Amino acid sequence: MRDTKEIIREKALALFSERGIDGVSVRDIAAAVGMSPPNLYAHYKSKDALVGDLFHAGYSDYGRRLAELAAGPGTPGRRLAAMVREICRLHDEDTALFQFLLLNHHPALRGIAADSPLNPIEIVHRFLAENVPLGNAAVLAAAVVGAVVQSATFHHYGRLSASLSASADDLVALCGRVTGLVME
Amino acid sequence: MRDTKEIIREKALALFSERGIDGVSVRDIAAAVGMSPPNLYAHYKSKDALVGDLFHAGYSDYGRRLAELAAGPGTPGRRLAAMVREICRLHDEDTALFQFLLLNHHPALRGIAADSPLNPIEIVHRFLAENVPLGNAAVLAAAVVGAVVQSATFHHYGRLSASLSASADDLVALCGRVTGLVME
DNA sequence: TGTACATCAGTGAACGCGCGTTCACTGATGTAC
DNA sequence: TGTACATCAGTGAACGCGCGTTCACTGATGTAC
Repeated sequence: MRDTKEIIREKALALFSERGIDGVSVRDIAAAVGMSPPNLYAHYKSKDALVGDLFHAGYSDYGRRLAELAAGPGTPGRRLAAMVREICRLHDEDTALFQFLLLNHHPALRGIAADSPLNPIEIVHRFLAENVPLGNAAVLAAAVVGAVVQSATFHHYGRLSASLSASADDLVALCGRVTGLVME
Repeated sequence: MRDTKEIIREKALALFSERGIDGVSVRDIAAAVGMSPPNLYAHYKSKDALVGDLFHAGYSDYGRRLAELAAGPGTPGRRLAAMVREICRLHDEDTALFQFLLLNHHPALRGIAADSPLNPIEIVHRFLAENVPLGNAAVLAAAVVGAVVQSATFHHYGRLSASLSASADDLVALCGRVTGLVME
């Protein structure tokens, strides 16, 4: 049988991304896992600790993947394309995690995001600042990140159907036009 | 003296955009306005009604402004540029409202947004579908909306300083590259 | 002008409820002799 | 093998708290005669 802690994380993530952090009670999570509420406290010190752990772990994973691709081989264009495709893939692989990490504006997460040494937004920002001479790097980063994140939002609201990966070619082409990089 | 209802809306909006809807209690709003909590119910039927009213009114205003500009004179490029600049202006004029409308993913607002006949996202989406032959209109809309919204998020987190209007020229140029329209 | 009444924004106290969390306890499993 | 004990995931009941909301009431203002 799978690790209990892993099941808690999975169920909590699904609930949080569906109804928001404040919309999910400790009792809800326990019910989804199939245990009594107090027993959650054998695994996590508090609801906040669970939320923080999920966010920190997910954010760091995303950041690590992006940092690897940003530092990888090939032209800047090819690397940016790889980053965009990877984000689309991560979204499709675990949509609940993506939504929790990037569509969640819960005040408690703001601090965590800023603290993370592997903040994905920071990594994209730096990559563009180093590799695209054109225009303001922050606005460029907003455009690249915004295109992907907003596509995920559209996907969530049914405005974009199917998977995000199905739109990956479009997004890559679009990032090429925005940055002026040859995406190959 | 200003209309009490107007003061409630202003204070509630400021609190909601700062701490999120669930992070603000009826008592908090009443304290900010300078009245007792029960008296709020003389002006709004419930907290939900207040939230719904703020969202609906704001969303419709944004949609109306965009619809006017989308249907205005000039080339598609000029009209898109005007829309982008107007959103930047609206952001700077009332940042709390912008954040409440566009950075808020509270589940309760999803239904309201979809119902709105003047949904700003829908208007941008349709405008691009009609005026840009290039690529998938939904992804294009995600890119244009995403660039502006993510810039506002960056602004909120301090990654982009000053006003959004200060970045408007950059955003307009960027939308030109994305859509292939001549922004003039 | 004085009096009686209607109106209405506003209040203090209290309501029931669901929340996160704690506590004393259980029951199954592993281990030492 | 049998017995005594340690460990530990898990539980039912209850805690205090802040929430949205209701209720009976107040006090100032306007109006009719």
